[in-house]
Amino acid sequence: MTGYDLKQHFDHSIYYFWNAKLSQIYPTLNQMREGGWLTMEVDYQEDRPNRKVYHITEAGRGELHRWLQEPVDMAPVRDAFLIKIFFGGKLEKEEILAQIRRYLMLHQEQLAAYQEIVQQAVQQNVEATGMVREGVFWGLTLEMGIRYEQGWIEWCEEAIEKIEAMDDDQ
Amino acid sequence: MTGYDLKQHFDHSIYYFWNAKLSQIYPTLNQMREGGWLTMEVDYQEDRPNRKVYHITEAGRGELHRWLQEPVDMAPVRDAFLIKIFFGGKLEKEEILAQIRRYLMLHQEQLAAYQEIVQQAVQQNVEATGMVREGVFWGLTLEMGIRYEQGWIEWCEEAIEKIEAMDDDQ
DNA sequence: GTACAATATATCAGGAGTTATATAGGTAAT
DNA sequence: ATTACCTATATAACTCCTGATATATTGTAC
Repeated sequence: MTGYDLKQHFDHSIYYFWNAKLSQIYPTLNQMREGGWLTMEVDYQEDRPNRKVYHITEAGRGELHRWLQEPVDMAPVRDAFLIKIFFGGKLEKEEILAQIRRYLMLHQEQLAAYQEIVQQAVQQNVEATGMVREGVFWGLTLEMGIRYEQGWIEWCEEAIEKIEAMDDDQ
Repeated sequence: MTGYDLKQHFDHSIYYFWNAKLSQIYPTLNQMREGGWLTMEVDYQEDRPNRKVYHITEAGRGELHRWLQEPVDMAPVRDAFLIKIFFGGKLEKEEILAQIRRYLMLHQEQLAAYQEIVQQAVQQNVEATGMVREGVFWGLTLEMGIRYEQGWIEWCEEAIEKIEAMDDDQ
């Protein structure tokens, strides 16, 4: 694939848990080629920029397998929204409620997007071919996404109730 | 506070959703002072390095309030573990199970740590003083942490079951 | 038929954050 | 007494990632 092709795949599969911009992908492909994990061939084109097509090498496959097995630490959470909640006492009740209602809406939209993907997948893949090995893992990542969004939605709803129930002079 | 003091507060309160190293805190304090959000006074000490004590200015308080009200986008998820799941088809069943079991354990430990904080808080604060306004918001962030860890734990348990139930030749 | 968006290819400057390094006294354990 | 860790202060080098910019063609809307 070319860097551009890769970006398309990023955006249509792992986008929701790992994204990258083209300005990161291009130099990274170069580094991986220098490291021997990829080869590059130029597909010369008239009338438009040449395509730099990358192929994985045996060393690249080996490194991928090694990396997949390597233990991972928990991904650190880094969420500015939670800082705003933490300092919620510095805002008026309505100001903090506005923040939470907005965040609730964003996560509802995200959940709907995931559920849309599930529906499409059920129609296109599962009915026809059954869930093959690769599909199971793809489905697991999507389930985590749904669970994550549902968690946020429930938290937001409970938080709104609690804050609404607060004495105004508290 | 000094940069060092701030680091202690980071580590003992918002650590689980926003962390910073001293090497980020010190230059940031400088930038904030240059921007007029902080003042700095030197507390001269003999026999050990002087303490640079920072105080928030009125402009700083204003900026904090402005920032707290400013809408936030959803924090992007960036979790290498989910990439490993996504490419789980490239690993042996036992290899991928080992990954998930390890991640389950990490999140169980994290949940236990949060629940420990809750217990301490119940004993120290709530019984004595009742949950005052600030404490409500602090509690909400902790609840989100607990919900998040529980979500991961449930997902891991279900994922392990599903993968164990897979045909080996699938 | 013309303007605008999308496709397709990148590079460069800079910000945010981490790791490594430096220094030096105080405290607790063995 | 010595080791090891904790308090306390930073700076420098580097990595990762984003945002801005450049270029040229193809498809679409008005």
